[in-house]
Parts: sequence; structure tokens; C-alpha cells
Amino acid sequence: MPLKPVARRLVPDEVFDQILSGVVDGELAAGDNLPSERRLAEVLGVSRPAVREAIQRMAQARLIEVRHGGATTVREFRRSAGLDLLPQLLVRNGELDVSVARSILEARMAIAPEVAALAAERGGRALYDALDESIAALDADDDPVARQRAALTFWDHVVDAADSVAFRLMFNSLRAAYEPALEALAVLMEAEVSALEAYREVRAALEARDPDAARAATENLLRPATATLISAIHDLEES
Amino acid sequence: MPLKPVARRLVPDEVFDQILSGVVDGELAAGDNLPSERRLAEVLGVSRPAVREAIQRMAQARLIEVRHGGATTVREFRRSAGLDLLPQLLVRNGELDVSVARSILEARMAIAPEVAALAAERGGRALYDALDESIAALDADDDPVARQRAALTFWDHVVDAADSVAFRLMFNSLRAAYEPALEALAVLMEAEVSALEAYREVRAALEARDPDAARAATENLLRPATATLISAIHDLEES
DNA sequence: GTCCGCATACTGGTCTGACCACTTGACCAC
DNA sequence: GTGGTCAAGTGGTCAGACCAGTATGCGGAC
Repeated sequence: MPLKPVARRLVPDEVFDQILSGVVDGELAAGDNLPSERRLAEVLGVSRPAVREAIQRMAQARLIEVRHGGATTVREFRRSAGLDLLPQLLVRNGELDVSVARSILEARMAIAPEVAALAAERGGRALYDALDESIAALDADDDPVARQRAALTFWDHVVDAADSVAFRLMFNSLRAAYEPALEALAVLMEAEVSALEAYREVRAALEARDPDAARAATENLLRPATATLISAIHDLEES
Repeated sequence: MPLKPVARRLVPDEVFDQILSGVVDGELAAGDNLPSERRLAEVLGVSRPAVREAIQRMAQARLIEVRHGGATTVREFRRSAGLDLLPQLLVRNGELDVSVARSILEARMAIAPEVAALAAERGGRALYDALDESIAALDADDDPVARQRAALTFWDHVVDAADSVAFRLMFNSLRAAYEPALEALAVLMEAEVSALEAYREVRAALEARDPDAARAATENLLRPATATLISAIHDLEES
């Protein structure tokens, strides 16, 4: 039996999640006013600083707008929130939102080849060894979850080599969304991480410093699982 | 004389910015411990709740790690922070970081064509009128800044039509990074927003529901300014 | 001498209650 | 109408206290 660290819910986290859920689930529509901090504290049975902390974090995520002296209003999160909201949208109330999952797969399919092309252009001494190591780990591990992690490490190195802050942060955000759901998704993505040859081709294209080949190899690697899953999700959405 | 809303600095914001700068500028290296909340409050001459609020926001951005009872340590932000950090990295101490700017241009060049292709696939009734409106605004406005905003609105509609949460949030994050620097950048991007015909071709490809044409048209629209700026930045980085 | 265990002194987590700063809207004088 | 005034409600900030966890070093058991 695998033991896991016990999750301790802190009060402000709890408050944050409740307000977040209200906004994301639409109970609090854009333009609505939040109850005052004092009122929220009373209703939730916590202190005002706890409420305040949660509210400030909501504001930082651009989900609400706080006006000194005035009311705090809910923003249209789809138009204002940043990519850091993705994890909260992907898994909501413990359930995976398949339309969000689909969009992540699409984004990955669109972006990864370009990142690989950039990485091929810029090269990097330590890159190829690091990739070999990841591929070896991919080959050695038989635990599906561990293989997923190894694949993430592989891409981590590629992103590093692309030497782009924007792509780096994007990768971090996408990874932050993916990791909590990793165990649930490991089975679905198993086919991809088993295609060792495809990983090797990406690596080869990178070492050859050939951006077009890197783009193509990455597409070949990602397309099968992506296409399968997206069509599966499509069928799911129909029913 | 154009009047602007007066900017009021709130205490927790100020504290947040100071800690953020420390982390981003490297004065606080990854692995370092932050002073205790009480100590920070004392040193900065503010109350503990104010410090606490700032620290919690830093933690939410995954820049630091707080452990109950233990010390608060600085994380390696390049590996952990999400795309929402981009605005802070792009303009730091009032100066534009050109390497960040370059990476944003690259990301835009890589992603926009794919988003356009998705938008072409999915189509959308109201899309074409909305695009026409944006193009008209682009044509009518002679203020460079206003034209930049019109261009943003154009892409806003395209992203909407792509119907992808992940790309939507990405766009929001990139926009949040771009807008504060918009006035400074309007001149540099002027050539692009003047290429009305290129916008019309994107629009035409979208209406034709032709993903490949949309991809190509978007590349044609973005490539000139992107290439010019990136090579200018490259020269700048040499010197 | 080594190692375990516990007191202790730190850290962050939370609360209370107060006061300041700002916005809103109603009311009043002009 | 226009502008001034005021009261009520909101967020912003503070002080100080206590709870809850973590690290550390000292002592005693072996």
C-alpha cells in the first residue's frame, strides 16, 4: 500500500477554493458582487484576514476585481484569467473536464513541434546526453506513471534547449495542469510513451540541428495518441 | 492632456513587488530561506498580515514554498512559475527585457497560425462580422496605440473561434504581458497593423473554413514584423 | 561514545477587534 | 441642476494574542 502525504486544508485555501468554484461553476456570474469581507467571514465562520487572503489571491488570478471602498465584483474569467488557472479548470470537483483536456491536447500538438524546432536551431551541448538519459528511463521503467514522468523530463530538456522564457513558462503551466491528473491519464497515454523509436527520432533531429526534421519527428511522436484521445473525447461529448 | 487614473500603491502590493524583485533578480537565490514573517514585517515597517498576504501570493505564483513551522524557501522560478509571471519578467524596474520580448515574439509566431487553423476548422457564425469590425477599426484609427488595440481585438475574436480553453488562457496571459508595454511597442509594431490586406486574407481563409490557408495567411501577416524585431533584438544582445 | 527522546524556541496559521481610507448615495443649500 | 456635506458601508491596515507545527540541542539511557 503506497502511503501518501496527508493533505492539510488550510483555512484560506478552503475559502479560496469555495469562491473559485463559485466563479468557475457560474454560481457567481460575471458582474455579480461578492458579499463583503465581513459578511463572508461571518457566513463561512472564519476570520476576516482568512477571507481577505483568499480574496487577494482571487484578484491576483484576475478572477475578481476589488475596489477600495466599493464592492468586489466577479470578472469574466474566460477573458481575463491566465494560463495558471488551467489546473483548476481541468479537474473540478475531482472530475476531469474533457473539453479542457481536449484543448490541452490540441495546444500540446500545436506547440511542441515549434519548441522542438527552436531547440534544434539553438542546440546545446548537454542536451543530447540528457535526452538519452530520459529515453533510457523510458525504456527501463515499467510503471506507467513513472514512464509519464520520464516523458515529461524528456520534454523538459527540449524546452530548456529552446531557450525561450515564454515557452518555458507555458510548459510549466501545462505541466502543473497535467501532473495532478497524471495517474488517471497514464493509461490513456501509455501508447505514446511506448513509442521509443519516435523519441529517438526527435533526439536525432535535434542533434542534427535540423528544425524541420525536429518539427516532423515531434508531430509523428505526438499525433497518434493525440488523435485517438481527441476523437474519443469527441465521441464522449456527443453522448 | 490625457488624464490617467492615479495609481495607488497598496502595502501588500509593495511588499509583494519587493520580494518578487528579490527572487527574479537573483538576490534571493533558489533554495535560500526568506526571513520570517515577523522579521520581514519589522524590517519593512508594516504589519504581519500585510507581509503574509504578499507571501501567500508569492506562493500561489509558485515562486516560494511555505512550510508550516519551518522556513519559507525560494523556488527556482524558471522551473516552477507559470505563464502568469510573464508580465513581471517582460518589464522589470520599468525596463523591457529584450530576451523575454524575443521569446514572446517567437511564441506568438509559433502559436497564432495554429490557433487560426483551429478557428478555421470550427468556424462560427458571428466571427466574420466581428473580424470585419476589427479590420474597419484598424483602417479607421490613425493613432498607433489604438491600432494595436484593434489588432488585439482581431486576435481576440480568432482565439474565441478556436474554441480552446488552453489557447484562450494563453492568449490572456500573453496579452497581460503585452498591454502594459503596448505604448512603448506601438511604434515598433506599426508596420504589422498597417498591413490591412494581410488581415483580410486571414479573415478570408477563416470564412473559407480552410485551416491550411488560415495558417499560411497568419504566417504571412506576422512574419515580417516578427523577423525584423527578432533580428533587431539579436543585434542588441550582441552589443 | 552513540542514540533516542523530549523540552524549547523558533516558524507559520488563525483569530479578535480596532481604526483608517475610500466610495456611494441621500440630502441639502445654492 | 450643480455642488457640498454627511453618514453608512466597504476595503486597507494595524496590533497583539494564541494555536499548531518544526527544528534543535541537551540530557539521559544504553
